[in-house]
Amino acid sequence: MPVLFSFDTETYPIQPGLLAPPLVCASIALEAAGSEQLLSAAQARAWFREALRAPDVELTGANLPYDLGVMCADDPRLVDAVFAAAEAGRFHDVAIREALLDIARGLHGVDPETGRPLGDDEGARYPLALLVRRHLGLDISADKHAPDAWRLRYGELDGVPLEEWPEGAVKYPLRDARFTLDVHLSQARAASTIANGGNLHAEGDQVRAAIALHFASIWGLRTHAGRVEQLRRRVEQEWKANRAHFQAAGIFRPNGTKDSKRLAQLVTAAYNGSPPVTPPSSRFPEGQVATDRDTLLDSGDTVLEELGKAGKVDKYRSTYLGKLEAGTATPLNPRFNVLVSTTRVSSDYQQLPQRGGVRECHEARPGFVFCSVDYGGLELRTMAQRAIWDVGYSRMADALLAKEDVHTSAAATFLGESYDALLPRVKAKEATATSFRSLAKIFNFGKGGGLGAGGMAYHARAKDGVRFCLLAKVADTCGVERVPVRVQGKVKMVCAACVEVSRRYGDRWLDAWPEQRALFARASAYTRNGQLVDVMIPGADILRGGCSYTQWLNTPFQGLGAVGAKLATWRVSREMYADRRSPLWGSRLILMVHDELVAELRGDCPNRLHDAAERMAELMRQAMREVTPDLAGAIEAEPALSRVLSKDAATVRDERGRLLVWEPVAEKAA
DNA sequence: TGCGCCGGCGCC
DNA sequence: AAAGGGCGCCGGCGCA
Repeated sequence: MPVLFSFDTETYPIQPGLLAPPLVCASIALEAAGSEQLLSAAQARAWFREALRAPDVELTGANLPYDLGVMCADDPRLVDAVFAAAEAGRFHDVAIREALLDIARGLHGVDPETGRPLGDDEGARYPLALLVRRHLGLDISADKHAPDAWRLRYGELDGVPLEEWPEGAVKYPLRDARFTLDVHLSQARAASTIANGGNLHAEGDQVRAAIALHFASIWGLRTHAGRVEQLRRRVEQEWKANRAHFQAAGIFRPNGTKDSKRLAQLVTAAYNGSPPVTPPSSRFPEGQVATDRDTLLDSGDTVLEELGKAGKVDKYRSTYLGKLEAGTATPLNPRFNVLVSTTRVSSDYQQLPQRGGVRECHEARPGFVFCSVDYGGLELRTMAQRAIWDVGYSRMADALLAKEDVHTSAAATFLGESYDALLPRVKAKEATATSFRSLAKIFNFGKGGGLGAGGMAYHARAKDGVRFCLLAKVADTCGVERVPVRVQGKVKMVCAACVEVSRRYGDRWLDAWPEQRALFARASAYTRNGQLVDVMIPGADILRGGCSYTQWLNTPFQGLGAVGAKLATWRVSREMYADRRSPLWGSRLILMVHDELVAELRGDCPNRLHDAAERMAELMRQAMREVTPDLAGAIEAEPALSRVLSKDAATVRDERGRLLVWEPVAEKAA
């Protein structure tokens, strides 16, 4: 029987660029009451080393990857043993456990007491205080003065003998070690009453991914001062020009802030008193006047249309510039939430704009080269695998395995032609062939999630500027007749011909991939009359409870991709940190963006760099083949090397097939 | 003044 | 019958 300890470190405060600050003390607890112990830094080092050495010892913690990061920074010789223990499944985390339980119950992200979304306490979705309230019925967030007060001040006690510590400083870590262990045990009891054992069998995989991602956070990424400055100048200039322009219309106040109420009035007037509105909420039962870009662009009012076109610089200025500037001094530490309801990872660093120069501000450290590897068409593959498991076959899988271009395949069905007949026409860039391939691509990526005809037409127009009726050549004038369409509760006016095209080819899309027709039918049957239903995320066998129609369709293929990507994340990270024989050793993971891993690879030797990049891609392909076994022959992932982050970075090889570092075109010319 | 809600928008 | 899913961040606004 394994022996389970809770383990919690106290440290100097976290600072920008320092996510693993110096250790001050640690606390541990066993199941027996009174077993809590406070350990000095020296005692903690010794205890932790011995705990790693004992194969029957398991550790649980509240955000344990943080404590592991602290211990590894304190003594890098422990890194190998930490990764080995994680591989053996000896680490636990009460926040991850709670997320798994909640996902099974369909309660993830919701406070069951209030029914409201959970707050965000220091980035932890499940702070210990919440778990203590749920499992132990104690409110520890209320006593502001009591032990917590020491939480951020342990640096002051560094080097002070434990006997001389004030009572509060001793109590706080002992209390948390006790609570953490008690919560862990309570979760184990709760799991036995929840469907699928509360998903706890998946804890090890999630903890391993969490460790890999937290270590990536600790390493962080740097920005280039010159390029950030350039971006700042450009954005400020454009922002000032916009502000001056729209101030005249009263949309901005003299102090530079936006007058949203005034904007709503202008929109209302432009729409002759009946503007598009937002979905009803408790505070606004009638909804509010919509002011999104599409509403502005369609308003027929010159100033509002200009405002709709102007939007982006605000976001750059408020969201990115400050962070990019901070990154020139200390590494930026992205934050990762390892487990959201579909099993995907979320992060504050997954939304870098593709265009506009924000990505390009990030530069690899001296001696390192960025390596980005993303899976090609990942969710098409997981969607196909899901269909095979759920309905027994998948034409999409057949096409992918036959190395067909599946967008051309679907377009062939749209046009009533054979794939072999259409492919040469696509390659020759014949107009009808390419426009129907574009149409098919939008359906391939959107329709499987359960998007309706109106929603498809709206999203294609809003996101990609695509108008279905023009694409399919059924009308010359788009938008003359418009019909209301509900999109995420919001009423949008969309071109009637586009919706008609969407309906027609949506049905043809189901002819192209008949397994989807079967899946749609099941989704409808299961969720009739708004009934919520459980769905299994295949591969990891994680149950998501309480799903709607679209969630039932979406979750399995989105989740399956996440499961494979997390497995890859762990394996890549493990070789980087703990496998001296791997070409990846000494390189560092930087980011995970759903179907993409970004790393800083050691760049001192070209041969080694090539080997590292190829190894990273191979580990990723291998992991995904394991979770999509029937698509194993169709998994694609190729490395791209670059000095700066860029959406344009591509795989470049020399005549012998060795990887080269991609160079942006503009810099080549310079 | 602080906080929570809300709309809007970035990404996959 | 119809139904995009998943996130995180920011500014404005209204309430306490």
